[in-house]
Amino acid sequence: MEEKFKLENQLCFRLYTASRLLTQAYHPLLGEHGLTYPQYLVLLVLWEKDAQPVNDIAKRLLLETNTVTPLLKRMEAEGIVTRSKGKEDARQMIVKLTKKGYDLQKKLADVPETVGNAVICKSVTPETVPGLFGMLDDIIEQLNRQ
Amino acid sequence: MEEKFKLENQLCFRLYTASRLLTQAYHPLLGEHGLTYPQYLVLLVLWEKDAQPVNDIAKRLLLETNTVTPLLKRMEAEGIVTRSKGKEDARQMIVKLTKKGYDLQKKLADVPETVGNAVICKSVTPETVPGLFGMLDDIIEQLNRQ
DNA sequence: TTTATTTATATCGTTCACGATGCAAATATA
DNA sequence: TATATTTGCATCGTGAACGATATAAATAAA
Repeated sequence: MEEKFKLENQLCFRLYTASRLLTQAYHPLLGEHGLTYPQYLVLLVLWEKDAQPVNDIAKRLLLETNTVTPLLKRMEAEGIVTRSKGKEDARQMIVKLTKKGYDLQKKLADVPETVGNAVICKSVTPETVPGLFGMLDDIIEQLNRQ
Repeated sequence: MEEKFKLENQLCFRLYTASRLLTQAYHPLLGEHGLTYPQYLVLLVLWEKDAQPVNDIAKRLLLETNTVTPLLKRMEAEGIVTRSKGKEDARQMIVKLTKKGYDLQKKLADVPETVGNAVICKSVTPETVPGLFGMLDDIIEQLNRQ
């Protein structure tokens, strides 16, 4: 049987595979600087706004704190961020960029374009990307409120 | 600085998040039957064609054998598949569905539609899905040959 | 002000992903 | 035929993801 079970008809398998392969494209570029892709995402969040509690970072990335906490500890061990108890709220752990973490932005300046170029193909161009973004955002929003 | 580093401008983060959230939507449906999402993918492959060597399954899912082997061993331990040395080529491990593995197809009959319905939203409808599939397939093909 | 509840983070266990490496069977080459 | 190379699979180590659970601080309720 069954069209519905064919791998070719699965949205999730496509998202899963595209995500893995695109993350792999980041790997050599980030690995050169001792970073993983999820760690790079944390840097994107902190570069936009430094000194955030764990929870804000996790919410921004739609991850749980039990995923983010160990990741941040590894980044702390690498000297990329510091983690310190919040002053007003002692439950919070405030994550801040170190100079090393801040300076990585310059060192990684070419990453977005390099990876961007690697994805460009027939149906994925500067013209079609906004439509793709819109559909993915809708999927994320839809799934995130269930 | 830097538009290029904004989370909102990242294709990879969208794919990564959409993939995670959609996989999470499978979780309760599959967990009921003791399955994980990657194990479900292996079942999709074997339901289409039973008795395949590890390598063929891995290639179909665009995964490495070092990911698939432990996964298959867990499925073997659960009595969902058997693994046996190939007759012509003794290096191969042929993976076959057990009756339990085969019968799971009936028990999971509602999964594709249930998950499919969970994703439907403004910009993702039966009309727009083919276009989305095409773009994701292009991305996968593009990244897979680099 | 006790007590209960919520909130922020962390710990633990299991299952992927995946790079690096190992090993044995099959195939190609000398 | 002996040797080298390739192929198929497995093992190992590390870093996510994530459900379940724990702990302490903050807030609400009694």
